[in-house]
Formats: sequence, C-alpha cells, structure tokens
Amino acid sequence: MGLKERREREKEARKKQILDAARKLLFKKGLQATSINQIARTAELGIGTIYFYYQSKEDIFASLQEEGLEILFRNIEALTKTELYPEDQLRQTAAAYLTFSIEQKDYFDIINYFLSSPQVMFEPDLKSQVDLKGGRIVSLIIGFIESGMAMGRFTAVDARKFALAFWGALYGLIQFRKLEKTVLDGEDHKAVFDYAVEQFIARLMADK
Amino acid sequence: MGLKERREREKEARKKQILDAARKLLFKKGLQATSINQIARTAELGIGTIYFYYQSKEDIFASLQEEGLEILFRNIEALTKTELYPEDQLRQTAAAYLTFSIEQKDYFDIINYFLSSPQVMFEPDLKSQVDLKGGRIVSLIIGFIESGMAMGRFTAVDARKFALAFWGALYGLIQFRKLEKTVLDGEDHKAVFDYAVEQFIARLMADK
Amino acid sequence: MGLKERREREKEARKKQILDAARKLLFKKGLQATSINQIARTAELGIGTIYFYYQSKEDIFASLQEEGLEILFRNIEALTKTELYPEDQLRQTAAAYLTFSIEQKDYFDIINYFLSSPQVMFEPDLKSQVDLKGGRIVSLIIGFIESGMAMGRFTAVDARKFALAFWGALYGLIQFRKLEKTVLDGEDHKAVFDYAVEQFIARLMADK
Amino acid sequence: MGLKERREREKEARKKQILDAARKLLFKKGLQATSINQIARTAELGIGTIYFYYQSKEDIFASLQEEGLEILFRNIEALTKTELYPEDQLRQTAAAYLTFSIEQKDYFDIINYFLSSPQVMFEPDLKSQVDLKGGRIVSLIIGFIESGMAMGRFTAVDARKFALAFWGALYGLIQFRKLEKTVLDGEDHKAVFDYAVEQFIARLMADK
DNA sequence: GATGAATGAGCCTTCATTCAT
DNA sequence: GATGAATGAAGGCTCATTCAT
Repeated sequence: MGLKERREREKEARKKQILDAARKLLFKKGLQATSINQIARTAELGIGTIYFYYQSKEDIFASLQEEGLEILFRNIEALTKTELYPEDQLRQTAAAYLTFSIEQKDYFDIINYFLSSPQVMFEPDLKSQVDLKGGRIVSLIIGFIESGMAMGRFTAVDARKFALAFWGALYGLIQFRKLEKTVLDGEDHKAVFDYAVEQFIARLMADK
Repeated sequence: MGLKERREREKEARKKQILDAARKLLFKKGLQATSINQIARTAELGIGTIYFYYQSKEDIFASLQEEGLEILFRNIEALTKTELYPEDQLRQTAAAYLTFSIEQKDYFDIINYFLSSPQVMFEPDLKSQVDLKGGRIVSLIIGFIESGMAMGRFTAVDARKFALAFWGALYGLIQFRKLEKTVLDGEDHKAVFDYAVEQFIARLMADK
Repeated sequence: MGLKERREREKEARKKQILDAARKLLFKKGLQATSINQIARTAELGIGTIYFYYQSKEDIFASLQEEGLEILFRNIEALTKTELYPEDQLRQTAAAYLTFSIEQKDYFDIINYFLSSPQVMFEPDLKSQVDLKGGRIVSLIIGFIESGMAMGRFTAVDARKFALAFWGALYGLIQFRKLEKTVLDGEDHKAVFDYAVEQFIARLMADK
Repeated sequence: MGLKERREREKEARKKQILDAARKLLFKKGLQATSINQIARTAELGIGTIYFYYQSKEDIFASLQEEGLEILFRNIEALTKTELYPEDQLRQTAAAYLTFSIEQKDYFDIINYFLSSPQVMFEPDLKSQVDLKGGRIVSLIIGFIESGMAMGRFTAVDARKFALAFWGALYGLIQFRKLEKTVLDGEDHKAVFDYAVEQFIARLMADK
C-alpha cells in the first residue's frame, strides 16, 4: 500500500507541475494566448502527459479557476475572524472582491471566462467543484447577514436570497470598470461600486 | 444626383446583407463558431467584400452588439410611455432585461462578449458607439428614478449613481442564471433576481 | 491644339499626383507594405484611375526607381563641374553612391528591388528607361576615366569596361553593409568600401 | 538506445523531406511563388508538420540558403587543393561564383533574397549561420591571398579587406548580368566580369 | 475620363487532440 | 506511465486587378 500511496503522491505532484506551468503562462500571456503546447513545454513534460492528467485544456483552466475562487474565499473567510460589525464585514467583502478583480486580474478573468461563456460547459464533475468553491463564498456572506440579524443590527431578511443578490450585484458592478471611460463617463467606478454596496447595507439596517 | 443616392442606398443594403448573414450565423452557431469565411458564404459575397465594408470581424460583431443594445433600449424606452408608477417602470426594466437575456440570448451573449472580454478592445470609434447606445439605457433609468423623486414616491438619491448601481447589479444577477444548477442550488433564479430588484426599489421607497 | 496641350498637362499632373502618393507611402511604410489601394486613398483618386495612368503596381514603382536614379545621377553629375582631379571625382562618385544608399534608403531599396528580383521583368518600355537613366550614370564615370587618361594621370584602360566594373563593384559592396554584424564581423564597412575604391584608383594610377 | 537514435535519424529524414520539397518548388516556381501550403503538399505532409520542424517560412528558406552557400563553399574549397597559382585560384573563384549564379540560379536567388531584402531579418540564430557559411568563403579567399603573399607573387595587402572587397565586387558584378540587354548594351557581361577580376589581380601582382 | 465595389485565391499560422511506440 | 510527432481544418486577412456604370 506504500506503493499505492507513493503513486498517488507522484500523481498529485505531476498535476501540480502542470498547473504551475499553466498558471505561469496564464499570468504572463493571458488566457487566449496560453496553449497546451506551451504548457507542456513550460512544465517540461510531453504533450501526451498533459492529456493523461487532464482531459482537456478546459479542464486545466477549470482547476485554475478553482484556485482563484479559493484565494478569494480565503480573503473573505479572514473577515469572519474579525471583530468587525457585520455591515463592515459586508463592506470588506465587497472591497475584497473588487480588489481581487484588479490585483488577481488573471484569476478573475478565468472565472469570468467560465461564467460568461455562452456555451453551457461545466460537465457534471466540474459543476460540483464550482458549487463547492463558489457556494462556500456565498455561505460566508450568508453567515455575515445571519450574524447581523442575530445581533439585532439587521432587519430580518431571507439571508440566502439576500446573499445571492448581493454577490451577483457585486459581480456585475465589477464588470462595469471596463466602461469607466464610456458609459460611466464622468462617474468614478469605485464611487458607483461603493454606492451600490451602501444601498444593500442600508436595506439591511433599515428601521434600526 | 439619383445616381449618388442609389449608390448610397445600395451600399447600405450590402452592409445590411452582411449583417443579416452574420446575425443568422451567430444565432445558429454561436459567437465562437461564426467566422468571416462563413459570413461571406452565407451572404453570398466574396470574403474581400466583407472586408470592404467592415474593417474586421470584431467590427461586425460590434455592429451586432449595437443592434442588440438598440432592441433592449427600445424595449425599455417603451416603458417611458406607460402610465406605470416609476417603481413599476423599474421592475419592468429589470424584467425586460432578464427577458432580453433569455429570448434574445444571442444578442445578450454578444454584449457579454465585449463586456467580459479581458482585452481592452473598443477603439475610440467603437467606444463612442457603446457610450451612445449603452449610455442611453442608463439615461432611461435615470429618468424613471427622477420622475419617482419628482412625484414624491422616491427618497432623494443620486439618480445617476443609483441607476448605474441598479443596472450593473442586474447585469451580474442575470449571469447567475448559469449557476442555477450549482451555486444557486435549490434557489430559483427568477426569485433571486426579483428579490434583488425589490431591494433596490425598497431603498427608493424607504420612509414613504 | 491648346486643348490638346491642356489635356497633356492635366495628364502629367495626375501622374505626378499618383507618384507623390506612392512615394510618400514608400517612404513611410516601405516597399512591401505599399498597396495600390493605399496609393489611391492617399492620392485621393479612385483605384480605377490609378490603373488608367499606370498599367500595374510594378509600373508605378518603376517610375519611382527612375526618380531615384535621377537623383543619384544629378549627385554624380555635379562632380563633373568641379575642378577635382579625376581620381577624386571617382572617389566622390563612390562616396555619393554609398551616401545615397543610406540617406535615400527607400530609393535605393526600390532600385535594388528591380535589380535583384529573380524574375525577368523589365518589359521593353521599362528597359529603355533604365538604360537611359542607369546608363547615363555609367557614362559619367566613363567621362571621369577618360578625362583622367587625357590628363595623363591615368593609365590607358578600356574606359567603358572599367566604368562598368567599378560601378558594379560599388553596388555589391554597398550591399555588404547588411553583413556588417555577421560576415564583416570586426571590419568596418566604410573602411572596406573605401579600400575597394582605392584598389580601382590605384589601378588607374599605376605607373604614374 | 537504438530507439533514440532511430528517432533522431527519422527526424533528420523528415527535415530533409521538407527541404527537398521546398527546394523542388523553389526551383520550379521561384521564390515568390513557393508557399508553405505547397511545400506541405509536395512533401506529402500536413501543414502543421512543417511548422513542427521549422519555425517559419523564412526558416526554411534560410536552410536552403545555407545549402546554397555550402555548395558554393565546396566549389571554392576544391581550389585550395589544386596546384594552381594563387592568382589563378582567385580567377577560378570568381568563375566559380559566376557559374554558380547561373547554374545554381535558384540558390543564388535565395541568397540574394536574404541579402537584398530591405528588412533586417536574420534573427541571432540565423545570423550566426550566415556568418559561419558566408564567412568561410571569405576565409578561403583570404587564404588564397595570403598564400600569394607568402609565395612572393603578391604585393603586401590587407588580406581580409582585400578579400571582402573582391568578394563584394564579384557579387555586384554578377547582378549586372540582368542588365546585359540594357545598361551593358553592346558589352558582353562575361567580358566585363573578367575585366573586373583582372583589375583586382593586377593590383595584387603590381610591381612583380 | 473617372470611379470604386467586388472579387477570391491564396497567404501564413495556430492548436487541441490522437495514437503508435 | 510517458512521449511527442503528426495532423489538417480553420482562422483572419491582403491585394492586384477588373468592369459596369
């Protein structure tokens, strides 16, 4: 069984090796310009080897997307350990998301790629992964809202629905950064973004 | 003099012919699968002819995006002529957007394509087009909000910021439809979407 | 006949207009990147009009080549009016050629294009033009050599053959400038060029 | 171990196969008309396969150019093993070059292509190849001159400079063959070429 | 004389994927 | 397990030239 374990460990190591190469290229060249051939060359592995560990190019990027979501998750999770008021935890959540979209642009792009891609990809296996990762972030937000309600700082709301609405709204507003020079015109993107966040928080804190 | 005019008209007809072919393919095969070669074949024109009328593939898609935005704009504009309360105009606006994203899925995809594409495309000329079209929709929303304030139904808000926040939130929430089976899990997408809309409207109608 | 003359003059003006555009583009974009379409646009004429005045793209460039040769010719012709010794006239001729290849690089490239092009182009009409222009430069060199012989400064040589040998050698040596970093390695191109010139002159002045 | 070697050998064979096809087309259709597609078709290989072995079209032509220079080199190298006087070795060198330009016209054209192309191509790797091949020919000429000086048949000269001057002059004079019907007019090209060669040799043998 | 829309063969290149070894 | 040579459809795009008006 030691053999089996070693096999397993080596297999993981190879997958990591491939992912490292893919990530490196993604960050250097962007999503479009990263090809399997390049990943193989960078990973110092044969092309066939890549295909042994990952079913397709999309599969690799899905893993990278997971990584990105994990980073974002941890950033927000850190807020649960703070002494901040729930409303501030939500503010920080929004800020963390926006920051992530700027500073971890490549990860954000890849998440975007999967989300806004017209085709319905997400094969069953990938689906549950996204569920796990993405859903956990929503769970954190639900937690903030529930703690706010428990503390009596927030009005009673459907925490799950509210969290999804909040999270979805943030996503859309982040995209608008690309329109800063056009649709937003004079308006500062950050200001609009924060303004939207405040609307949600004001709703939570209504009548208090 | 009739000559020049006819030339002009024929030129417009040709552009329309190309756009028709591009739209047809886009709707049948999706964005990725639509190539210039196919457009030319479908339009029964030479490839070079396509390039005579449009500078690039992107240029054609930009025109199609404009078309989509125009449709969406008209749908929302129609609401300005109704006797609905402003809050209902906003509800209908949201509904119109969601409906558009479903029923005119291909137009929505192409708008998405330009919005979520990582590269900064949009050369100056295209920029102003988007500004014009996309911005006009935001203007309609601003109008609803302002009329609501004027009627005393709405709290005083920064109408422009609010409209942008509203519009951006809707955009993000529409995207979440793809996650209905995963992140949303049991939750009905439409319900979440409507819930989010109600949050914004509740904000506007607070203290009234 | 005044009509005929005006026609003629206008025709010349149009040709000049086209040539101006072609030259401008040639100098800005280089030989390869200059297309008929661009020439037409730059000249503010229809594409068809270009073809009315010139049979082909090659035809335009041939005219430009002529221009270049004319400039080079005048530069060398100027030396005939100097009081320089014939050997110095030859030195200056070589220097003028080298300078021309550097400072009027685009003209030199186009001359090169026609000379080193594998296909035998040069239709009868173009042939005589080149003959006229290129040949006249050789004639100038013959003149220098003959005057040198007449003055008793030069050994008796076959002036025509010598001039052609001299001129051809210069042409080849100028090309070597591109090899400065490779074949020439440490060697300074100008030094090699001058060295070659001196060999020819030393031959002329042998036993004197 | 035999496996690896065979792989290597097969790889070489494939490269040769591609080069054979490219050469065949080059010789049949000329430089301009030879495209990657045709090379692939002629070689009975996929287009992608060509690109697997060569980075670009230019890369293939560079290899062909190398071949040409190699042939020329060997022709001249053969002269080093003769008992000819150095001056005759130089005469034969010139003759070999001229013959090569006629009989191996396509190879000469391709060398020309790289030499007279306005763009500065030759990436570092290609540069050193040309250096190696082209430079070796110059080295042979230097050898002839030095042996002539050693034998006391030649005047003392800067052998390297003289060799470069000689070689460059030959190159230019060979080009003039295209002008036989125009600039050279009545003059026989071969006669002019030989005349030029004799000038150089006379220089070397001056005062002897 | 002048126009300019239309052509379409052909260009070079990319790349995810397969499969025999 | 690992390899990497081979594929070939498809991509976007250029451009000299023609010809009906």
